[in-house]
Amino acid sequence: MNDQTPSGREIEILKILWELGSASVREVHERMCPQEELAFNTIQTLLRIMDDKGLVTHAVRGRTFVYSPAYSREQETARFLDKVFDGAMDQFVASLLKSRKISPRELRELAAIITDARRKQEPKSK
Amino acid sequence: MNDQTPSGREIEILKILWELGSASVREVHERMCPQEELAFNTIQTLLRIMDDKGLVTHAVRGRTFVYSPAYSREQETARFLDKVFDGAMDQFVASLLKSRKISPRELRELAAIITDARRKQEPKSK
DNA sequence: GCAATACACCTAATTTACTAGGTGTTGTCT
DNA sequence: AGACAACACCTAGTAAATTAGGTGTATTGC
Repeated sequence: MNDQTPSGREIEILKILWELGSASVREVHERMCPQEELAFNTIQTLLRIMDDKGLVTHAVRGRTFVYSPAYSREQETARFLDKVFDGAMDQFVASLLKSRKISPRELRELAAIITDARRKQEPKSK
Repeated sequence: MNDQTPSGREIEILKILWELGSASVREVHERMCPQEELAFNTIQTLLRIMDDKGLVTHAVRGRTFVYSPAYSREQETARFLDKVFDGAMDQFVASLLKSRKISPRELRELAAIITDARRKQEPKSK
């Protein structure tokens, strides 16, 4: 399982589940469609299909299904990296920086993230 | 124009065009399907649809159409960033680093890219 | 108990993606 | 000129994504 790739709508639903950890159809629907843009049944069908695909799992709470993500943001990021950049991370980040205006604060944060990762990777060098 | 989002196959074709700059149907086909995995006509149809969508443009060279990309890697990256991370670049990069094993060399390159971007952004300091 | 509610489950319609065959035109080779 | 190749253009089928209505059952409020 977990071998399917999520479609656009499915990503939207996954985002809710990533945020909430797990949620019922109703909870996903309310969070995603506060103005009733999509019918409850539409979300329910989507979640059932995603369950079939292995993108989510469900547990039963009383009479309702509680869905949890079985596909992570990291998996989606890795998939994108391979699909669009053939895994070339440096090109990817370069493209990222070109893709829109970056604030100095963001750049500082990015630098911090990288520095942190390097420190964790090589604890030998001071 | 240029308001449509490319599908999976369309990304594959765009990758060829990003690499070659521009190409005829035949060139794309040969590069993409060396073992004739897809028919020439399939690629031709895809390119026509992408032209309709505004993802590519075409010029006429003799009797053949030469297609050029009208959608960049950067646009695709930006789209992904918004779609999956609501534009939160720091989370995105953090996810990226978690998404697979990163070599020290890659990390060094990433750090260099960021440093470079920061230098360009603030030429005043030092 | 009866009505309203909240679900899961079933069904299906529409749209978009993907794939490729056929037709006709034009240019090339003999 | 006649055969052949390369190409755009047209057509169409299957598959996947997207959307939502209807049905039946269990729970809850009166």
